[in-house]
Amino acid sequence: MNLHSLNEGSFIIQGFTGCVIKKPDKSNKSNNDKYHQILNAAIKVFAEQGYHKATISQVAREAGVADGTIYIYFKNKADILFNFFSYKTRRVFDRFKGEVEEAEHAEDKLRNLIRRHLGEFQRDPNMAVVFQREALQARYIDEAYIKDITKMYLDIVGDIIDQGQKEGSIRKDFQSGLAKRFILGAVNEVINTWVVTGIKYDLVTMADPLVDLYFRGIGAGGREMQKEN
Amino acid sequence: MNLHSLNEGSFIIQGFTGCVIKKPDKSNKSNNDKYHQILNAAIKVFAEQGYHKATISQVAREAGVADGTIYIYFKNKADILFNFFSYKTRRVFDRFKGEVEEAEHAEDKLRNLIRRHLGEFQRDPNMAVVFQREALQARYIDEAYIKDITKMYLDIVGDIIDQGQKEGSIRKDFQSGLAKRFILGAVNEVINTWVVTGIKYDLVTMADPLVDLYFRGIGAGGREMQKEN
Amino acid sequence: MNLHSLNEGSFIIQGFTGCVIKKPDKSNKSNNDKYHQILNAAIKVFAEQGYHKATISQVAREAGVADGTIYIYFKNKADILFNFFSYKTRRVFDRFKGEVEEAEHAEDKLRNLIRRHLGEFQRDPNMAVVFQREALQARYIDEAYIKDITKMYLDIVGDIIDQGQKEGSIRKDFQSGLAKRFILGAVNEVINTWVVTGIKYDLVTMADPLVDLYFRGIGAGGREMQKEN
Amino acid sequence: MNLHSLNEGSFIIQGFTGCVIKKPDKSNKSNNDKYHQILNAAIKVFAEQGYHKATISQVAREAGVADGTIYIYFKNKADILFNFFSYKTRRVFDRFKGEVEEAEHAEDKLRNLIRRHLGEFQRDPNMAVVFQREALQARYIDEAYIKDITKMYLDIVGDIIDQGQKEGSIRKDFQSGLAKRFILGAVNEVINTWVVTGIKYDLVTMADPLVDLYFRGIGAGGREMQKEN
DNA sequence: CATGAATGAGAATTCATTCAT
DNA sequence: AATGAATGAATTCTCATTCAT
Repeated sequence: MNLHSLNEGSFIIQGFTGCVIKKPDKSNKSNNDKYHQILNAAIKVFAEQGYHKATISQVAREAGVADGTIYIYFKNKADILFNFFSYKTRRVFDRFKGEVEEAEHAEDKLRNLIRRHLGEFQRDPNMAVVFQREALQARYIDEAYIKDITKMYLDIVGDIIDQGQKEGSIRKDFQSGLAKRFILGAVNEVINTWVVTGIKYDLVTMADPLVDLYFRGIGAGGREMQKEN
Repeated sequence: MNLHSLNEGSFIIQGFTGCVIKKPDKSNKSNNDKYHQILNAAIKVFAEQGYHKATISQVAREAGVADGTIYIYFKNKADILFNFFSYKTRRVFDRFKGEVEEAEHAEDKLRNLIRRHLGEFQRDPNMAVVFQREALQARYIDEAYIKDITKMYLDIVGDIIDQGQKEGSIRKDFQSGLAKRFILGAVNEVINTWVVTGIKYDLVTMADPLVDLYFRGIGAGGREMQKEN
Repeated sequence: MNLHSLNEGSFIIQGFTGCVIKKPDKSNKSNNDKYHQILNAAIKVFAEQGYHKATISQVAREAGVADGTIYIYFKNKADILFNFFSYKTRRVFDRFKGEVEEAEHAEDKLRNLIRRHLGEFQRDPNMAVVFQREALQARYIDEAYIKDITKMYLDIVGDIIDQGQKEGSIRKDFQSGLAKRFILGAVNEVINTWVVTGIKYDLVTMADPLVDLYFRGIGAGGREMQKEN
Repeated sequence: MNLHSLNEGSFIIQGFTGCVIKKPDKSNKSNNDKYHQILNAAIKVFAEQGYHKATISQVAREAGVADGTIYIYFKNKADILFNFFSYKTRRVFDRFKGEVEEAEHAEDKLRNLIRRHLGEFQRDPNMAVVFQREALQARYIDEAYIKDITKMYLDIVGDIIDQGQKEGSIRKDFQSGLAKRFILGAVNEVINTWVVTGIKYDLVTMADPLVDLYFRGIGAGGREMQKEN
C-alpha cells in the first residue's frame, strides 16, 4: 500500500487552497523517490534556514534536482511545508495512537505517548526543528491548517484522561480542555528547549519525570493538604 | 522618567547587530509619539500578517506615516521586531517580578505570576499574537535574542520553586529545570489556544485552574496511592 | 568688491539648468560665511566620499548646519558642485593668468603656470581631489560645464606657445591644439598620481622636471638627429 | 580557448569584494552571449548616462533581458563595471604588449603603443567613454582596483624608456616615473578631448604628432641651445 | 519527466528636497 | 533665516514560478 494514500485529499484547508498531496503514482518507484528526496531535502533546509529564509534553489540543490523539478512534485513552496505537516508529520503522530494502545492504564498510556513523542522527535531532529518552529506559525496564520494534527494529539490525550477518570487514577475536578493543553504545552516546551539549546542531551529521559509532574504536579502535599485550602 | 531609558542599550544580540533602542528623545513628545505610533502599528500588522509577510508599506500605512519615516525611528524592519521584544514586551515581563513579590507564599506567587501573565496578554492581544508567534521563531533563528526574556521568566519561576521547597509546599524530587519549562510551556499553550481560537473567552479565568494543575497535577491520588498501583 | 560678483550669471550651462551662483547678499557677512562654510564642508565630504556617495546630511553635519539650511544657499546638490567649479575653482584658475604674466619668456611662463597649478592643488588637497575626480565626470556628462575652465587653461597655454614660437624658443611644426592637451594631460596625470598615491610627496618639485620634459621631450638627440629621421 | 579564462579570478580587489569574473561557461554559447550582451548593453548605457546615473533597468532594457537576468550573470551593479575593467578593458590592454614587441627601437615601440591605444579606443567609443571616465573615479575610490591596468600600461612604457636609454635614443636625465605619467597623461587627455568633443575626427592620426612631442618636446632648440638661453 | 535560464513582481531601503514651526 | 522631521520617488536586488528545450 502506498504511503501517500492514507492522507490523500483528506485536508481541505484555508490558506492552503490548491495544496493537495500528490497522487501515489501507481507505485512508480522513481517518482515516489523524488517526492521523498525533495521533501527530506526541504526539511533539512527548512531546519537550517527557516521556512522563509530557505529558497527553492537551496532545496533543489540539497535534493540533487533542478529547481523546476520541485514543481512537478509540489504545487509551490507552501505546498512543501503543507506536505511536511499533512504527510510526513502526520504519519508520526498517527503512530502515537498505536503506541498508546499498547498500555493498559491511563498513566502508562500517557507515559508511552510522551516517550514516543520525544523519541520520534529525537530520532529526526530536522523534523523536530521544523515542526516546532513552523507549526505555531502555521496555526496562527492559516487558521485551520495544523490544527488537525494538534487536535489529533489532544484527542489522544483526552481519551487517556477519560479513561483515567473512569479508572479513578485521574481527578475529575478540572476542565479537560485545559488539562490537555497543559500536557501538550509542557512537552512542546521541553522539545523546544532541547532543540534551541542544540539537541545535545537525551530527550527521551525527560519522559518519566515529565509524566510524574503531569500526575503529581509540583506540590508537596497530598490531597488532604489541598482540601485544607 | 522616560519609559525607554530602562532598557536602552541593554540588548546586544547576535543577529540583531546594530539594532538599538531609540534614545528617549528628551521627552520630546512628538518624537516619542511617532515611535509608539509606528511600533503599535507594526505590532498590529505583524499580528495580522506575520512578521515575514508584513511589509514596511503596510506598517507605514497603518501608522499613517510615509515609508521613509519608519527608518527615522527604526534601523530596519528587523529593528522594529527587536524593539517590540526589547522595549515593549520587556516592560511587560519586567512588571511580572513586582507582581510576584506581592504574595507571600510560593503558590500565591505563582498564581499571581500566571494571572498577570494571562492578564497582560489578554489586555493586548496584538502583542500576545506577535509575541507567541515570533518569540519562538526568534529563539530558533537568532541564538541569543529572546532568550533573555525567556530566562527572566524562568528565573522568576525558579525562585518561586526554591521558596516553595523551603516552605515545604513544593516537592524536592524533580529537576527544577524541567519543572520551570513545564510551567512555561503550559501557559504558552493556553495562550496560544486562546489566540488561535479567536481571542473570545476570558483568558484570566484559566489562571487558577492552571495553577491548580501545576501544584496538584492531574493525578487523583496522593503519592502513596500511586505507589499502590 | 564681492568675490561672487566676478562670476555671477556667467555660466549658462546645459545639464545645470537653474544652477546660479547666489547673489552676493550686499556684503551680508553672516550669509556669506554660511555659503563658504557649506561649500568648504561639501568639498571636504566630496573629497572623502565622492560626489555621488556623499549625502546632503553629511555635508550639513560637516558644515554644522541643518540639512534644510543648505537649500537656502544652494539650489540643490548639483548646485554645490557647480559652485565649486564655477566659483571656487574658477578663482584659482583665474589667478594662473596673473602668475604667467610675471615671467617674460615662454618657457618661464609655462614654468610659472605649472608651478602655480601644482602649488594651488597642493595647498588645498580636498579641492584637488574633487576637481580631478569630478571634473572629468562633469566634462563627459554635462556637455559644456567644466569646459570653460579647461578652455581657460588651454588658452593660457596657447598664448604661451604663440609667444614662444615668435620668440623662437618653441617649434612651429606641430598642431598647437595637440600640444596644449599634451601639456594639460601631463600635469593632470601628475596631480592624479599624487592624489591617488596619498598626497605624500612635494608636488611642486615636479614642476621643473615636467617643464623640462615639455620642452625637450624624452628624446636624446638634438635637432640634427631629428632631421636625419 | 575561451576568452574569459585568461583573467578568471585574477582580480582580488578591495571595494569589489565578491566580484568574480564569470566562469567561461564551458563554451556554452547562449550563456556567453548573454554575458556579452549584457556587458555591452551596460557599457553603452554607462557611456550615455554615467555609471551612477545608469540604472539596472536601463541596462536590462538595452540588453533586451529582464532585470533579474542581469543578476544571473553579474553579482551586482558594481560587478558589471568590475567585469568591464577586468575582462573587457583588460583584454584590450593585454594586446598592447604584443603590439609593442613588433617594433625594434624604442621610438617605434612607443609609436606602436600609442597608435594601438588610440586605435582600440577609437574602435569602441563606448568603451573609451566608460574607461576614461570611470577609471579615474575608480582609481580614487577603490584604492587598488584599476591600478593594475594603469600599472600594466606604465610598465610597458617603462620598458620602452629603459630600452631607449640603452639604445641611446632616450635621455637619462629625468625621473622615469615622471616621464611615464607624462606619456600616459598626454594620451589620456587626447582621448578625453576626442570623446568630449563628440568622437568626430580620426583619433589615430594623433599618434605620430604626439609621439613626436614626446620625443622632441615643444622646444625649438637642442639642449645646447637651451643652455645658451 | 527533467532541466535551469529567464522572468518580473515585489520588498527593503536611501536620500534629495520640502515646509511647518 | 534656520531647522530637521517628514516625505515618497527611485533603485537595487531577490526569488518563486514558468516554460522552451
